[in-house]
Amino acid sequence: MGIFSKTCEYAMRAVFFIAHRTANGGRVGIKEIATGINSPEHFLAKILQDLGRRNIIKSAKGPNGGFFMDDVTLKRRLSEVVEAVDGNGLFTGCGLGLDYCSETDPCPLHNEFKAIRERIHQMLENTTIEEFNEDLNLGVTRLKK
Amino acid sequence: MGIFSKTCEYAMRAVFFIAHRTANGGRVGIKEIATGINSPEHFLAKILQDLGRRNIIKSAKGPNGGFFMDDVTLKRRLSEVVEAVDGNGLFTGCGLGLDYCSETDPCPLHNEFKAIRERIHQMLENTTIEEFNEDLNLGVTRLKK
DNA sequence: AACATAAAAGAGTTTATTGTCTTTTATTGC
DNA sequence: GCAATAAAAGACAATAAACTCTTTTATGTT
Repeated sequence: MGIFSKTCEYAMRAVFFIAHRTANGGRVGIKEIATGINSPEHFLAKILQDLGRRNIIKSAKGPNGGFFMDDVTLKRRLSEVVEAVDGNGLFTGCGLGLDYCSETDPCPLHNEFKAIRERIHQMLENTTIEEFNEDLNLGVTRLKK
Repeated sequence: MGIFSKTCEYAMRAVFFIAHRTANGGRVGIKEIATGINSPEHFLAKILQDLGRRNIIKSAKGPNGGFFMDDVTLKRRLSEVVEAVDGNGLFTGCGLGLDYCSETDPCPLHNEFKAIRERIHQMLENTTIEEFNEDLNLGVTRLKK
């Protein structure tokens, strides 16, 4: 695996996709999202339900329903998405998996890992969905070939 | 999970442990390693078999047998252990899990992730088992509380 | 040669992750 | 109120990761 779980990868791509598709109002359905980011539909549905409960995305049932973002959710940071799905083990855990490892009682690689973890955290912390969306709008990047 | 798989964590701890216990000759048995690094014995056995096949550690059967390191294996880098167990997905994969993502066709977070991945790789590349062992010998660090 | 030791190999089980399918609930428009 | 729509929820199924137990093979010692 990469750095994140598959679930977390889907979550990030989906959030970006929803932001991109609904920045100017409207909603987008689960089918379109799943196709758009290349993920299994029903599995993604579960993930989005969870993100909805945590107020990272918005959703509405019924006709004209679907997923969308509002001013609050657009301001969310990528770190919040990752933490919601994968927890904070990536930011806090010991590289060697040692329970005792801490600042005062460091494992052999503690300081090296600490620097890397902080770097990852920073990157995710500094990226808001909104910001990111601008790149997508500019066509600089995309979410699927 | 943290950055590495559990299997990989055990592998790293075990390699360090073996190096530490056999730097001045001798061998160490699977039971002692498992206890010493706090891992399930038989599961660790599998991992060590694999590391042996890949010539990252050495082993000998029979009485006075066990695991050990020689001049060659002591020079191995931590990156080789990680790659043997977790593959190179951590060093090469896309952060968002996109297949197309590459240098010429980067995903939204490509450059940020690239920097982090390179950092991780560098850290693991720059750490040889031998070097590491010196820290352990100095009592600066340990593998189990 | 026989025995004891210790890793290697094989064949599982358990748990977590990932993915699928069906039913229920809420909302909108008529 | 009724039908259509779309997410929420529940109940599984498949795969992979983590872990366990037993048997086999190699090697040193007597």
